[in-house]
Amino acid sequence: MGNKKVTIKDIANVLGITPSAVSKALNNHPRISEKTKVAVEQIAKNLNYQPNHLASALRKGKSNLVGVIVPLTNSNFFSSVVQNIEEVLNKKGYNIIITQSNESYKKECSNIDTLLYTQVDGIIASMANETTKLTHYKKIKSKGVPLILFDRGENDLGVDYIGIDDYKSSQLVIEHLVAQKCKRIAHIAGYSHTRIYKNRIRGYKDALEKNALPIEKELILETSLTLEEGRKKMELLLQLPNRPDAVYVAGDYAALGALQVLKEHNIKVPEEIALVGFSDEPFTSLITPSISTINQHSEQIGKLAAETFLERIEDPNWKPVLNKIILEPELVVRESSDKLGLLKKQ
Amino acid sequence: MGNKKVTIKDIANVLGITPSAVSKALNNHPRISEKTKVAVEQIAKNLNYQPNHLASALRKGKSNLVGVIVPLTNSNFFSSVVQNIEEVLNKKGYNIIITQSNESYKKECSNIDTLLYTQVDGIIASMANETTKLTHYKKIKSKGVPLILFDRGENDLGVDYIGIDDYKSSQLVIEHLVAQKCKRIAHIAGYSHTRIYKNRIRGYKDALEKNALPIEKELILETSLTLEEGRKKMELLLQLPNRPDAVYVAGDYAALGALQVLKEHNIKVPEEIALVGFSDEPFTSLITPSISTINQHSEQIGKLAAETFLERIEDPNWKPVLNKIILEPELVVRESSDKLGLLKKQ
DNA sequence: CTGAAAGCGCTAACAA
DNA sequence: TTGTTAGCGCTTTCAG
Repeated sequence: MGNKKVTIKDIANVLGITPSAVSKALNNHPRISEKTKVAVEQIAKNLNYQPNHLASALRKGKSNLVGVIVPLTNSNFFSSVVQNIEEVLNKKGYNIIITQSNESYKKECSNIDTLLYTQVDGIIASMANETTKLTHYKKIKSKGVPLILFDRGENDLGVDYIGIDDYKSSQLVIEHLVAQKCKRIAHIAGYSHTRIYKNRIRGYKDALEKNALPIEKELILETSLTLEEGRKKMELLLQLPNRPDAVYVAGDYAALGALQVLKEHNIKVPEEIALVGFSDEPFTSLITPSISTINQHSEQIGKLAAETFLERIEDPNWKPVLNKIILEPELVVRESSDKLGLLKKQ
Repeated sequence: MGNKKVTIKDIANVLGITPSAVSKALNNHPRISEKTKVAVEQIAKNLNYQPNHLASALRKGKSNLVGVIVPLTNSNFFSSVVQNIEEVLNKKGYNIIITQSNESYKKECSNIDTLLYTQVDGIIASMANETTKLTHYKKIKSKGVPLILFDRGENDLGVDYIGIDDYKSSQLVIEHLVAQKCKRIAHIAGYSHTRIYKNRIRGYKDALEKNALPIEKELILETSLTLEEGRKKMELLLQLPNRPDAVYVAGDYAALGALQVLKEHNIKVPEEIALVGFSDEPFTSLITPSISTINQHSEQIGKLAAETFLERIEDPNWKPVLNKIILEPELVVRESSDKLGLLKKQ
């Protein structure tokens, strides 16, 4: 109780050996006798020794800490990615520092500064909505710290990236809605400066064309995809003289906002207007009507991001290079777009 | 590009001064000339100098890192607490390391080990559901590291605690349900080994007594309060020969599960059975019917936890001592318990 | 106002 | 198999 910090020096003194021998024993160095290893561990336990990570990290030039930057933590997608990153990295002796940008560019910059300052061995990140400049990310790269981007992170930085095929996701959604006899499909989109949202818009447009449906500018609305923004954009769509009969929303929270507005206007979903979201947040299956959406394989993304980091850090002469891992999206059909009532018939 | 790490030594060499002068200049030491301060900052910028946190932390014996342990991150309550902790601490130059226990006792132990190993200056935590033994928390205390508990953390450790008045919360709920003419009120509760849930159960029982309603064992069901558990317990309640006319659930996710079951059984909420949850998760206001619940003031809790930590760390001869900050709960009445239709009349 | 020197706790050469 | 020595990068007395 209350004794000062116990160091390897203290253990060494007790046993009459040197600190370096103790260090080796604790690190299970091969060229140290089994006898002293046992003895050292015994004393360490007795003295309630706790290694000082700071000192060893400083000495080794390696902190065994990995920084994770997410725009938000209270979304199931990001929380699940983080959980899977942690699981993989913990097994390899790494710990993670989670930071959130709150979708703010400024916060993202300061997060990166903090992480570099803390000497993390790598950074796994998904970009804030606000982010358009990439100088702060280039800083990571120029320091030789491995950078792995996921989901909102596809760009020309020339680093590892893991995400799903957003273009194809949109194709799946539109094909599905067309099969449900929808003719006028609106898109509440993310900001097109973010690559993934641009891809979703491209996929949406191309799929419309392929199905001989017209592309109308008034039906494509870019937003930050919050619940509130979903509400606003849906209100706008309802004010159109020629209303859409389906809305594809590039995020589940915004889709929820849109659904609320539809309900308030007593518009039947999916009969009058069908709705599809994006991300497969748990609530999409819990509300009435349940919302059709795209499953982004968050577990996979988390695991792959962590594994990619491990590959990079374990390769002594690794250099950053563009490397995309693109996963297949999965359309989850629920009530909000089941115009033909196929679900009920099952 | 590609140059090795820049240290204060490099800056010193450029300017022909010593590292110690550079260190002082960078730390805005009073006894250093304005001229050299400016010069040092200039060179530091030119060389793209990044201080090494590990080294300074090791030297100062202070990491300026605070560990945060939460059971889960994908709940709005915890995510909001964390966000507010971060906001307050960032302003004072601290950064936080978030870890999640996933409600697991084992994970919580390893989280604590990691944080102590990382030499955090303090730990702010809410306990896992599984946790009954407290030896791992005592370890923190015995190391002299400030420990601040919140929400699920009330106990006899003799440290700081911040939470709401759970006993009173239950009283508010029961008084409200009684006012709605409910006569048989069930309680889907948390495990009573956790103090906050025990308090909610006590409040529930006492309020029933006060209103001359019988306390029936078959109406009190302890669970882990997940959505799935909420479903199961609601099914059990519905199988009773004498069904309750109201259910008070000690967590919003479990309340949502209960609501789903009620809907599936075509039971009208609140007419046949009224429902009240706990935590004011955002989805409670988004679904139909919206769920009445208790607001726990997550922002306040986060801020107070951070501020308490700061007080402790800034006091050189502080010793851990029991100190509870208890906030007033707030009942949020929504459709799920508005039997008398008072909301609509407004 | 600045320099010299020691050391935070640990590890990794190299010696022995 | 163990000890010696030096040093990771920074801060902090104490001298000058």
